[in-house]
Order: sequence, then C-alpha cells, then structure tokens
Amino acid sequence: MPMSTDSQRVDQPATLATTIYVRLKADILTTRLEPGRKLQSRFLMEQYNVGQTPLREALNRLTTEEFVVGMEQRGFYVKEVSKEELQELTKTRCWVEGLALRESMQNATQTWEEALLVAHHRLDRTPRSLKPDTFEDNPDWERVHRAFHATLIGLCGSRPLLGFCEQLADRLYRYRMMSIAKAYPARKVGAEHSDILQAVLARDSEQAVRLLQQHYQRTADVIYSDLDGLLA
Amino acid sequence: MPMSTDSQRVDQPATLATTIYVRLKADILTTRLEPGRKLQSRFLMEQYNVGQTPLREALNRLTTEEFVVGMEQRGFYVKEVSKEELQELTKTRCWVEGLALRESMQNATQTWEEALLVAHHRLDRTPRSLKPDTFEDNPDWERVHRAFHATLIGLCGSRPLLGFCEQLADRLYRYRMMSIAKAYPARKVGAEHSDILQAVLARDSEQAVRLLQQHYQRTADVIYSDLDGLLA
DNA sequence: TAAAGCAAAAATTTATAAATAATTGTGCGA
DNA sequence: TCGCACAATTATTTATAAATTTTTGCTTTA
Repeated sequence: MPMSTDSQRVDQPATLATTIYVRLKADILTTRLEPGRKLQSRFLMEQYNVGQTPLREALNRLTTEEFVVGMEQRGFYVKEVSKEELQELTKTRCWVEGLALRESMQNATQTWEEALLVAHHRLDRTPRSLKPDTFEDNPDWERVHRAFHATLIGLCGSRPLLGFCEQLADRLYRYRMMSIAKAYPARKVGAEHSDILQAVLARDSEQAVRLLQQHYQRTADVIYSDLDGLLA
Repeated sequence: MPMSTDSQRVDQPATLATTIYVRLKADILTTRLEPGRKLQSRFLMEQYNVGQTPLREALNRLTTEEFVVGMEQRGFYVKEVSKEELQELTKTRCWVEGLALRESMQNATQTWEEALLVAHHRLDRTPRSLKPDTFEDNPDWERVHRAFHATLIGLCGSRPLLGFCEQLADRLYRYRMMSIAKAYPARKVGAEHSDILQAVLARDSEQAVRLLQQHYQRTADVIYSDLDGLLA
C-alpha cells in the first residue's frame, strides 16, 4: 500500500485529526455549526464518526485560531459573533491589507500583474450563485474570489503577514455567510474588483488601497445592518 | 517568563493540557528546547511527567501557532530558525506595530500616557542582567519590557492586531534568546526606550514610529550577525 | 408555600493505558 | 549497489478509567 509516491504528498491530510480539523473548520466557517453552539464530544463523535482523541486535537487547534472557545473542564463552544468583532476585524483587515497591497505593488513584476489579470478574469466569469434568481452559494466563486485577493497582496514579502490576512479572511467569511442570501444580488462587487484591478495595473497605489479598503468596508456595512435581525 | 497564555482559558482551574502547553511554549521560546529538535512523545512524557493525551493536545495547539511543526505520521519538531525568518518577522513587526502605534497615539488619553510613563519607569529601574558583569537573564526585565511595548500599542483599538503583535513578539523573543549573552552589555537599549517615550509624550507620531522601528531593526541586526556563527 | 441549602446521581470532560497503523532502520540476497 | 522483506521504533487511535461539573431531588427554613 505505501508507495514511494505517497511520501511526497505530505500536504495531504493523512491523519484523522487533520481530517476532522479541516471538516470542523469548514462547518464552523459556513455556520453549519452556528455561533455559540456547544461542541459536545459525544455529538461530534457520532456526527463525524471519529474517536475522542483526534476530535480533541482538532478542537485544540481550532482554539488557538479562535474559531472555537475552550472553557477549562467545561467543554468547547463555537466562537460567538458580534457587531463589535465584525467592525474590529474589518478595520484590521483594511489596515493590514492596505499595507500589504502597497508593499506588493512596490515589488510588482510582470509575472505578478499577469497572474492578477488571470485571477480577475476567472473571478469575472464565475457566477456568484448557482441559480440565477435565488441565491445558492457557488463554492467555485469563493475559491477564485479568495485567490484574487490573495494574489493582490501576495508579493508583500511577509509570510507571517499573509498568514494573518488569511486568518482575517476566514473569520470574516463566517460573517459573510450569515447574511449573504439577503444581500444577493443587490451589490455590484464585480465592478469593485475591476476598479481595483485597474488601479493596480495603472500603478496607482493610493487609489488601489483606497478602493480595496472601500470594498471591505462596504461588505461589512451590508452585513452589519443584517446582523441586527440575526442577533436579535 | 513573559509568555502569553490564552486569556480565555486562563480562568481558575488549569487542565494538564494547558499546563503542559504553557511549559512547552516557554521551553521552546527560551530555546531550552532547541530549534529543529524532534519532540518525541516518550521523551516529553518523562521530561514533563504527563500522559500522551494532554501532551498531544499541547503540541497541536503549538502547531497552529507555528512554534512546533507537525509532520503527519512522523511526529513533531521544534520550529527551525533562519535568517530569512528573522528578517521577515522584524519587517512585519515594524510595519504592524508602526501602524498600531500611530492608531494608539490617535486614541491617546491622559490615563494611557500615565500608564506608559509608569511602564517605562519600571523598565528603567529593572536591571537587564541578574549579575553586573556576566549576563544572566532577568525574567523581571522581560516582563516589564514586554509590558512597555504592549502599552505603546495598547490603544490601537484592534484586539486581533494586538494578538498578532503578541505572536510576533513571542516568535522574535526566541531569536533574541539565542544571541543575547553575546550582545550584552554592548547596546544602550535604555536610551532607545526613553527616546520613544519622549516622542510619544510630545505627540510626535512620525518620530515615535520611526524610533520604534529603528529599535526593532537594531535588535534584529545584532542577532543577525550572531546567527552566522550559531547556524554555521 | 416558596426558597435556599445540601447531597447524591448523572452527564461530561479529561487523562491513562492498551492496541493499531505507519514509518524507519537493518540485513539478506540478487 | 540496489531492492526487498522483516523487525524495531514511533505515531496515531481506540478503549477504559478518573476527575470535574451540572443536574436533580430531598430537606430545612422563613
């Protein structure tokens, strides 16, 4: 069974603990496991068909990432959401990605600009919803959307910063999931992405950063008002 | 030890997993567990007198924080150090704490300025080394030093950002530990801290940020040259 | 009668020990 | 020297036991 090619696929989740970690994280971010929910080991064990140990290891990882809150001797809970956190996360993302985009543009290469163009093109031709009228999340869109934003800041030259940005994106994704059905298809996010691309290709850092921050702020504003109903 | 523990789970009763997590983290950051070392469960179990489960949970937490690297089915290792990472971490810290300090100063209050003054005073009167001639790390100094820097950016208004800064501080602390004995007492860090304080009290953001970044960059420069010998 | 204080039981989390699965190292034979 | 099988080591998971918190129900008291 263990072929020589297997040892090279180190990034594949080979352990149960990693598998369950990935699944739990996905379920929390999509709010299939809703904010504040208690994560009882019994429930999770039958839900995901795993033993206690790998489950516990997954929960411990998620705890340091703040997707799960662990109360000593009292079990684990899905991290709560709040309007305050939404604002803090958005503000932080605007600051940090603004910084990262500026740096990235300073290190701009032709290859990078081309990669960005391609990423935007993919985003542009991927439908937001699987159905034209009612909203049904298209996982492909999420993927290419994230790829576009990751490419924007990808040349900033700091892996720690990129990791932090990714975490912010994850944490905000959950908020986006909570109110996405309502906001569709009111907003013209396509245009916003195009504008950002234009500014980057024109090498106008100030404009690009401003547009990117505006993009994040607008997203947050829509969610913010929805959250009134969702948290009441 | 100026180690940071998860504020949420530090309540009253500590589980074994948390205890061992804190101890392991401290031992990694002080390089008592040296970079690259393999963390065999057998060894750690007798070293720290705990079972496999809490140990494993601690290692899993440290993995998401990047203090430990987990190779699927092949065990855990203390994260390696490198000159590249030292530079990236320093660059990132300069960017992010520069940002945070600017924000903090914009939100400045009298209470904050007073707290900063006190923090600096404590730092000023705490000796760097326990012995006057040879260097022996004074844990009190580490504590008040970190408190001073934390106060500087404490009013930035973003808990996620503060958390990220804390992580950067932890990761750089390990590099500092590796070369600290040599650099002592060549540098006048006391003066650097005073200068930063003065600029903040004078409400000169530009100057304060520049001095803070210079402070981090100088620290990194000293370590960088030492690292040649330590990694060769 | 209602409320508060205990005590025991139930449920749940945490830890230990045993079993299973995977990887690494070694020696034999081609 | 290379490849293969086999043994030894190590990591992962399951199963079991211990410790802790929460619930429940009884008793006492105002």
